[in-house]
Amino acid sequence: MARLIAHLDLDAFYATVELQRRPELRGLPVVVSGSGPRAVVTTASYEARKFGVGSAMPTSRALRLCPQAILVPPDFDAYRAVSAKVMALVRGTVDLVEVLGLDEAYLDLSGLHSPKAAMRRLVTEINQQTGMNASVGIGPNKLVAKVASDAEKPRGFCVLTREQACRRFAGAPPSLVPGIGAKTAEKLGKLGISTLQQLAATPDEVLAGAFGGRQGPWLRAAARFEGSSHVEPVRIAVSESRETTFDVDITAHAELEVELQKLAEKLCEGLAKHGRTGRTIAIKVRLDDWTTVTRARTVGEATNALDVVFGVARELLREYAPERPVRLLGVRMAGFPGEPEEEPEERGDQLALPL
DNA sequence: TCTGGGGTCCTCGTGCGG
DNA sequence: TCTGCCGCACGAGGACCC
Repeated sequence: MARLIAHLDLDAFYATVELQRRPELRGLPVVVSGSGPRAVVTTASYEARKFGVGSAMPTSRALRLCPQAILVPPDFDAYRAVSAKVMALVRGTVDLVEVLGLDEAYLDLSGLHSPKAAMRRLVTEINQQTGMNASVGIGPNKLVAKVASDAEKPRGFCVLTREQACRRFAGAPPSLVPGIGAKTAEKLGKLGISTLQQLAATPDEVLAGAFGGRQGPWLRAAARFEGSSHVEPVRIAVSESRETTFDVDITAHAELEVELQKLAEKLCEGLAKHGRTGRTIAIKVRLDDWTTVTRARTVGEATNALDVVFGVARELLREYAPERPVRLLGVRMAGFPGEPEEEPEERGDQLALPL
């Protein structure tokens, strides 16, 4: 059966929550960001975006672009609360929902009687009950739905068939497709491929030669807007981590171990809260020259005990013994036991993101 | 321009047991 | 007993996403 998928995306979500809590900031360039010297922008209101401010940009640069920007520290508890309300409304309309992060979800509309009308009602309901604005894309698979929801933001409502998506975005850069980032786009550029139309017309063998047997064919299929329509309601976490970037790089190993212990404590608290134990303990170290090193060790029994986690993490750090100043330190737990095997059936026509 | 935090998934290399 | 092959698990790095 042909499926119909929607992608629902809340517009400038964190910034909108902040504007709702502080209406006096409406119409002003609001930037949600930490305040440290190495902070980056979490999200920016549309007023701030007019100045070129965008997500993941160093806050120092955002302030140069828009000196009058109003910095607001992120409050994830508040965002989670609003997100929960929105997702409850979504689940009131559609049974099969795949939530991604706090501000977006895929919805399987296949069983709905009049799906477009239902989605318009849902958007209105979300706005009336939470004050959030949403953009919606609808298509035969998740890729078309996602790109369609991005196409007319904010408050967009865009319905496309696969063929319409191919025509509409033929001249768009490959990076329009989620999963094609800066590195892949650059590599494609070197092959003379700068549009989705060109990518779609490139033989699999050429792409496989440059990108490998999996990613190559995936790239061409994505450029043709062929993608999965499998909405997965439950996502099982495969790892949990805590990391921190220091305001000032740390050189002394003793000081690093103090920071490592704090991170291990936070991680173990989180693991206990989620009822998780794992076998693979890893550290992540980013040096002042931005090189990032990870070291991992698998222990015999799954655990979330602080003495084990910190003990192994400290051993890994001592063995690595960074020779340059450290700007970031992290601890990660993976290898959670008892995860059910994914059933391979019914996935033949579907394409999972390789990245 | 000077780059967060928390994740997922892929690729490749290596060691090991059958 | 040695060697090669294969599959698997693990470890490391990297690209990407929100």
